[in-house]
Amino acid sequence: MSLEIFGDRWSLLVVRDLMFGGRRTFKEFLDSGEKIATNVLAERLQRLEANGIIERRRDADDARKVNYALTKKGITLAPVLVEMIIWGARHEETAAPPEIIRRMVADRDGVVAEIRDQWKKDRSL
Amino acid sequence: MSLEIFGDRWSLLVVRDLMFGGRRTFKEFLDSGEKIATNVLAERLQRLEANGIIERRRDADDARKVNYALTKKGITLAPVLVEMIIWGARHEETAAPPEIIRRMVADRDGVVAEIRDQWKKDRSL
DNA sequence: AATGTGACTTGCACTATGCAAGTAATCTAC
DNA sequence: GTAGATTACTTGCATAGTGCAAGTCACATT
Repeated sequence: MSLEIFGDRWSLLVVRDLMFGGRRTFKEFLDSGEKIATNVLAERLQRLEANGIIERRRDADDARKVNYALTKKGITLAPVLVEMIIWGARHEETAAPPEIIRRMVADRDGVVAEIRDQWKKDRSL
Repeated sequence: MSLEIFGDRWSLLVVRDLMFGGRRTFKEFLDSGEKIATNVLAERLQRLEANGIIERRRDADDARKVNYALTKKGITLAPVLVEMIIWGARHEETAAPPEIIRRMVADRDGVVAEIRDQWKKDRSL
């Protein structure tokens, strides 16, 4: 069940923010609401990369920046993430479930397919 | 996404062993292959109970024993677990995927429904 | 040239985990 | 009915992991 890879407090949050939250850079992950420490974030990004879930890309326009992206393997986590998000929305009181969550509940497979297509496009550039 | 509840190495394994592995007692969880420490298992069981995922039941026949069971809330984790197990089976080389995993892949919703019914029966006794 | 930014590292206190051993309440067998 | 297992935990302690503040270093901006 691969809990060696993401059996911790942060790894799946990083993947979620990458997959659904539009975050790409170290700084963007840091500002993701939950307060992950910089050293922990750095270590998680390395581990996710070592496990083939995400990949590092130096930014073409700004040499300081690094953009993270989902790998093919990472993209296949979409169904897992969707189920966890739905579960969390049902059982935690995180205010009213926002639009995307209602779409997940109504059309789980559609949302997963959309995510897959979006990232497939990214990977073919 | 509730990673405060099961964002660690062991909590989801306990739920999985309860849901799909037929484990019910402390000792059975201990002998589940992965080597969780007794103190950690005790703490995880308490936390899962505190979060309403599982419940403790003293055994009617043997006063030494405690049987753990999934609550309604715990049962709703089935889709999450199924997706994680499928993902793990695809991406880790855990020998040949056993029968249950092939059934999960072929008929995800059927397996989830089966688990739900099985536990619903348990809960109505 | 001076200041700012982005992506990390480093140091250190604190917390969680792993391991071995111990305990208390049953059961079971003789 | 008592000695020896069983079950479900606790406790103590060394080690590993985490959180926080500060620092580094390669660019970028002004």
